[in-house]
Amino acid sequence: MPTITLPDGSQRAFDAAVTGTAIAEAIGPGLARAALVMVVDGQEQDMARAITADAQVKFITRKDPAALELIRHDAAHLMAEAVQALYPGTQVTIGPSIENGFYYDFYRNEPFTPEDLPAIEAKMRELVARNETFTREEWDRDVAVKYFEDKGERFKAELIRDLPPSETITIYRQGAWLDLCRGPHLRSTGDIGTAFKLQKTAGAYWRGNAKNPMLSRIYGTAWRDQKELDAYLTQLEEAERRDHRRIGREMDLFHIQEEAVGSIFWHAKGWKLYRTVEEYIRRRLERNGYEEVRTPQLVDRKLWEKSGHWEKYRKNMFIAEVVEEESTLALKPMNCPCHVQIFKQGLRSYRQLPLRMAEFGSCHRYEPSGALHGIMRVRAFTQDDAHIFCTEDQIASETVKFVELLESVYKDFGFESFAVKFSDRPDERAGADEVWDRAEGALKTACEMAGVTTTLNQGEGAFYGPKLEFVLRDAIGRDWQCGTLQVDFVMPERLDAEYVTADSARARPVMLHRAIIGSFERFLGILIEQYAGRFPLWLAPTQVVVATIVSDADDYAAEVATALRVAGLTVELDVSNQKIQAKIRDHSLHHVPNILVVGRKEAEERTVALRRLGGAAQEILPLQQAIALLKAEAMPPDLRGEAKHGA
RNA sequence: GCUGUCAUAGCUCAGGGGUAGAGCACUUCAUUGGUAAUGAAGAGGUCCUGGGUUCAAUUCCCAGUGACAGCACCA
Repeated sequence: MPTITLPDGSQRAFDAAVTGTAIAEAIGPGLARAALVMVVDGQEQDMARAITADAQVKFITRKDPAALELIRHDAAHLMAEAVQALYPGTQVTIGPSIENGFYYDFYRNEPFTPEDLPAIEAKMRELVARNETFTREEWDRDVAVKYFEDKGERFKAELIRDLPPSETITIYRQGAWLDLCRGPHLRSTGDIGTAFKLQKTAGAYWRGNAKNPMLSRIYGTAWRDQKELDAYLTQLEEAERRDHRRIGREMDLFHIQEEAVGSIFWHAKGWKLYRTVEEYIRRRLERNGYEEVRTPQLVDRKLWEKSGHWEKYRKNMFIAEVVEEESTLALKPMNCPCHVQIFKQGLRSYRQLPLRMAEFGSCHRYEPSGALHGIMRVRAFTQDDAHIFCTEDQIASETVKFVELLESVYKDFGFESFAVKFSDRPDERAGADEVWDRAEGALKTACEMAGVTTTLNQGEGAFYGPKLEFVLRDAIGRDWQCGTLQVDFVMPERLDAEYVTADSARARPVMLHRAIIGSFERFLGILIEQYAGRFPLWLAPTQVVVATIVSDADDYAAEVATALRVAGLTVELDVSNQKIQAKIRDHSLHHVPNILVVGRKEAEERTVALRRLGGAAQEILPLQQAIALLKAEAMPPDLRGEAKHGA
């Protein structure tokens, strides 16, 4: 005699166990048609499942955003059936729904290629049209294992064998095809709809382990209706237009070539952008109590052996040897051991802590070739690195200060939101468990004090300590770690850093490794995509172009350009033999934020016609006024308040 | 690193066993014009590198390098 409570609080009593389908029908035919899955006491279940006890029930319809995940999950099953129908002998493995779509990993001697996709997609549409009901069955574990093994599905059999003993083995049928699945599923294949598209093929390791066989993965995207699918595909195209590699070339910011894989050739304009960011960060650090240092590029392997990097990261380091000497040097892959060397010069007092030591540290790491990506993932990079030497008691307050600074910096660059991950101890690590307990505890407390919400990234900490990762998202939806804060009790111990305490004893400082933008290379890549090349004035590599209408205005235009340069703006002069329309178009395509147009009239009246990027209107201003206006607009955000106060 | 795809002018790309094309960009000439393309002419290629097959290879085959996508990696 279950009583069902609906979201509006109303209740319905049934004489016997009742299925979701029956409840929906009892409420009304409209809901019966629309309900895809029910939620029983917070748990999603198939419509056909019977409810035996009192429960809170609601229904998920196509309008519900939760339907997306169901559609994608089912689309993955559908694709697996289609693939096995078209390519007998292909083994199935797993196929989850993911952000924006789904994938399925298959095992097959011949990997799938993009040419295979249209046939598979066509088959899927055929299966949707067939509208097969999804039916759920509970199987005995041994029966299930034997069934899949007999079919030659060794990956599936392995999955079932590895399921925890408490887990009920459920199988879903769709027509003649079946798969192991936890569910729930839509009512039938027809519910999936037709707003899906297979996108690409790729390799992926079985169970995500590089030692396992390579599977063939097919990615697809699926939506509730065609409109959503079209919008998503349009968004993908937009993302491609924003790609920093494309914009970097078009705006003449940088290039990479075969002779220096993973290193950036910064062109004048890109370097201007880089310097603007560097100068900004330098000001922020100096005003937040950091001192800047500079340490060697090439350091003897002995130091890396002491720090532990040699043992763990030897394969990822660039080594330099000299004919004249026995020594082996390594290009530094990180700055912290060098900073400890500075800390160790002379006796340090507790009065000096926290000591915040910053460096725009240029590092080299041999990254696997497949990891390289434009300027986002490179082998030679520069960090806005700093190490805070402090006492254990100071960890929390230093973390809070750091997070405040980081938030303010991200905001100045136009990032209002970012994700924070908490990475705890990895399997392979240095330091005793007791030390890790303290480090993780201190970081957790600090996060609470700073009001930071984190998601746990289990086992992903650095080998010397737990860390926070601050993640920004690029235009293509990929997440990039930029900021970081790592608590380290190990490095000071290994490299023997110490300070004199208030009672004249010796103690180990704690080191906080921290970066806000992370690597300049990566951060600039994200900035380029964030703004699609249309930077705010303070960051724009070319802030103003002075363009002439007639050659009679050339002298005046040169005078205007010089005056702007004296005011500190980055200016280009365009006196080329082109019509003004062509000049406007050219500079607009290169995302120049301001064009000052000068013709005979302006030259005579000592004015300029200011044209904003993307705007149609012009504004005629006296030269001095235009300069003052642009100069104020080009002020970096951290200096704006001061300007107002007359500083 | 692994799997797959790709590599032709500065860029975007077409082509194809018989010494290579378009558009844009570039140079020159004419044009001096008022807010997203003035016109004409010209120059520009080791068709990624090495090997093989062939009378002949940029094209077909093999290897390497690099790029791209995903996976793995990311102190």
